[in-house]
Amino acid sequence: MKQFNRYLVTAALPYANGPVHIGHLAGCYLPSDIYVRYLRATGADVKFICGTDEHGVPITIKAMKENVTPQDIVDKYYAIIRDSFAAMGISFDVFSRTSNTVHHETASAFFTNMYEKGLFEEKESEQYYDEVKNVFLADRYIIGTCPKCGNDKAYGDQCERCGTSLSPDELINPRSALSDAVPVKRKTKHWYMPLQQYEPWLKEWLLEGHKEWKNNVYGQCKSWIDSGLQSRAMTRDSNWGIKVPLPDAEGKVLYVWFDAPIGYISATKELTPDWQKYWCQDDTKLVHFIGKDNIVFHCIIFPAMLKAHGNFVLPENVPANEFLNIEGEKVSTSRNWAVWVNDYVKDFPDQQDVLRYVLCSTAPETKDNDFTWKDFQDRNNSELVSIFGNFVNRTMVLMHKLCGGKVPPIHADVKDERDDAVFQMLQSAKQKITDSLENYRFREALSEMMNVAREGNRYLQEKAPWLLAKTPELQAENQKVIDNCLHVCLQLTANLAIFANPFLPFTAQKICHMLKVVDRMLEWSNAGSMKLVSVGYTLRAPELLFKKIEDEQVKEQVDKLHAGLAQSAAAQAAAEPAKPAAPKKAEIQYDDFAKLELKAGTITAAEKVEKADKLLKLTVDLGSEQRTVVSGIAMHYKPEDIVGKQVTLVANLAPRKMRGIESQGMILMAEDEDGRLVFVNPAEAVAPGSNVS
RNA sequence: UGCGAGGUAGAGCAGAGGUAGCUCGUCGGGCUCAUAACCCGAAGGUCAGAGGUUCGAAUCCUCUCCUCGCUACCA
Repeated sequence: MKQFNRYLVTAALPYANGPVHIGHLAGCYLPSDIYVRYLRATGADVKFICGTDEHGVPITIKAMKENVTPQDIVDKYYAIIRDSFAAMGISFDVFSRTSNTVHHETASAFFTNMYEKGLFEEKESEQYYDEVKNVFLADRYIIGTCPKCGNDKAYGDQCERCGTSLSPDELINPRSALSDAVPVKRKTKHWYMPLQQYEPWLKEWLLEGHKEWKNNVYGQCKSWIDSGLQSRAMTRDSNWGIKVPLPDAEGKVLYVWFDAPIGYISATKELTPDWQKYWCQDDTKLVHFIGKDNIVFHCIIFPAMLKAHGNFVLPENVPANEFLNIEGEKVSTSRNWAVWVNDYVKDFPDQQDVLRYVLCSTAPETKDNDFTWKDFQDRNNSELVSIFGNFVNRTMVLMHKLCGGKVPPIHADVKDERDDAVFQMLQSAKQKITDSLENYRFREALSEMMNVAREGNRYLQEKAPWLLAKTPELQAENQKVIDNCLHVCLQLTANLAIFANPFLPFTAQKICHMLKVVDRMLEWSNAGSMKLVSVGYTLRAPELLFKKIEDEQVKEQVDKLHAGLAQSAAAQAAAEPAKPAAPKKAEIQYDDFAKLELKAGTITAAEKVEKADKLLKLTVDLGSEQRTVVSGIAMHYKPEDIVGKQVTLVANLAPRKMRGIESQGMILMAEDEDGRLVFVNPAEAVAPGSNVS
C-alpha cells in the first residue's frame, strides 16, 4: 500500500445557475464532508476544496433570458450556494469561484503549457451561428424537425420524441432556440485534445492500476476507453469564460470542462501559498467526490489533462455516487421538483443533522435511491430520536438522578463482564467504522455508529440501574453497581460523539457541551477509550439532541413540493406565449391548407410496436378503407384504452416506414408544455371517413 | 441501437458457490430511567423471469424483461 502524507479532497464544482438541492448534497457534498471530517479527526493534513463553476453557455442563456449580465447570475447563485453549504455544515477549507482572477490565470497558464508542448490539434469546422444574437449555437440550442419521426421540436443533438441521436445538419428547418432565427453556417477554429493518444496510458493507470474503484465508476470508464477515445474540442465560441490565450483566438474561450476542474487547483492556490505541496508532491492522496454524471470528466479527461501537463498528482480515487430521486421522481430543476437546501434550512432550523443523517443513510452509493419525506420522518423519529437521542438522554437523566450530576467513579470490585463487553464492543465498532470510512462506505459506517447507540440502550436495559435504586435503602446497597453502569454509559456517550462527529457534527458539539469536554476529545484516536469524561466532574443538565418531526410538517413539505411543481409549470406556460412563440411557422395561403386532406376516423385496433418505447401501431377505419398508422403516443395512451376512439387523420401524407411498419397517415395531437399529448377529435361522433376542414 | 450500473421480506440496504441476513415498519411479550421512547421474541422472501454449468447457485454462464445513467455543460 502506498503511504500518503496529506490529502486533497475535492467536491464537484456546483454550476452557478441555480441553488443547490438535496440531491447535490447526497451525491457528493455530504460524503466528501464526512470523509474530510473523519480525516481531520485522525489528525491528517487535509484540504477540502470546492467552489462554483461559473462559465459555460447555459449561464449566458439564462442571463439573456433574464436580461441581466452573466456576472449578475453567477454573483447571485454563488452567494446562495455558499450559504447553503455553510448552513449545512459542509466544511470546505475554501469555497472559491471560477470567475476569480487566480483561476483565469491558472487555467490560461494550463492551456498555454499544453499548447506550447504541441498537445492540441487545431481544426476548422463549420458551425451554426445565430446572426440575431451573434453567437455560435451549441447543438442543444438548435431546434428543427426530426428527419426520422417528424417531431418539429427536435434538438440538434437528439430528438426527444423518437430518441434518435442527431447532428444539427440532419435537422429539417433548423432554427435558433434563442432567437428563432434561421442559423447560418460559419467557419470556426478550435483546439482539440486528442484523447486517443492517452489511451495506452489510461489503460495502464486506470484499468490496471485502479481496479479498486467503485463498480459504477470503473465500469463506465472501461466502457469509454474500450470503445475508443476521440479528439475533443477544448475551446468554444463564446464571450463568457476564460479567453483562449492565443493571438488568433478572438471570441473564443476555454471549454467549461477544461476550465472547471482546473478550478480545484486555483481554489487551492487561493487557500494557501503552499498549494504546490498538495498538487505536485506524489505523496498527496487526491480524491474527487462527484455525481455519476461527471465520471468521464473526472476519470478520463481531467487525468489526461493532468498527465499532459505533467506537474500534478493524479486522483487516487473518484467515489462517484448515483442519483437521488425525490418522492419517486427524478429531480428536475427546470420543473422545480426538488428540495432546495436553502429552503430546508429555513423550514427546519437547527436540524441540519437530521438531513445529514437521512441523506447519508439513503445515499445513492451503489444505485439511484429515493428520498421521501415520510422516510425522512421515520428515520428521524425512530432512529435519531428513539435510539441515539434517547440513549444519551437516559444516560444524562439517570446520572443526574442517581449520581448527583457528577461523573461516578468505576469500582473495580463490582465491575463485571457486561461492563467489559461494552469496552470490547467499542473497539470493534471503531475498527468497523474506520474501515468503512476509509473505503468510502459511508452508509455502512453510519449504521455501525448507530449500532453503538443500540448497544448502549441494550446495556442500560440489562443493567437496569433504576431497579437497583427503587428505594433509598436499595440504592445505598447498590450504589457501586449503579456508579459503574453510569460511568460506562457516560464514556459510551462520549465515544458516540466521536463516532457521530463526521456525520452529525452539530450533535457531536451538543454532546461535548453537555459533557463539558473540549473539541479535542473528538479526535479519532480517543475512540474506544473509557477515560474520556473525568470522574467527579459535574455535568450540565440534559438537553434533547433531536426532536420528533410531526405528520403536519411532513405534509407541508410534500405539499410544498407539489405546489412548486405546479407553480413552475404555470410560470413556464405564462412565459412561453409571451414570447413570439405563436407565429413560429411562416404564414400560409388557403391553397396550402387546402392541400391537406383531413378525415375523421375510428381506431379499430392498437398494439405496441416492438422495441420502441413511444410507438403504437394503430388501425384506423375511414369508412371506405382501413389505414395502418404508426403514432408516437405510447407514453400517453395504452393500446386497450384507445380502441374505438375517434381521431382526426391527415389522410394524404406520404407513407413513411417506422420500425419496419409503413405508416399511412398521421393522427393530429395537441401537445402541452409538459409534452402531454391529447387527441384532437370531433366533439361528437361522426361517420368514419368524414372530411375535416 | 450501443455501452455502464442496478433489480434480494412492506420500505431502505448487506451477502458474490454450501440450508437467505441487517435496519426501519408490522404483530406478541417484558420494562418504566427515557422524546409512548427502551429490551426480548415472532411473522414476513420461489433473491426480476427462463434456461444451463455444478453434488449444490441469490452468487458462475446464456437469453429475456424492468429501472437509472452515459452518448447531450444537471450531483
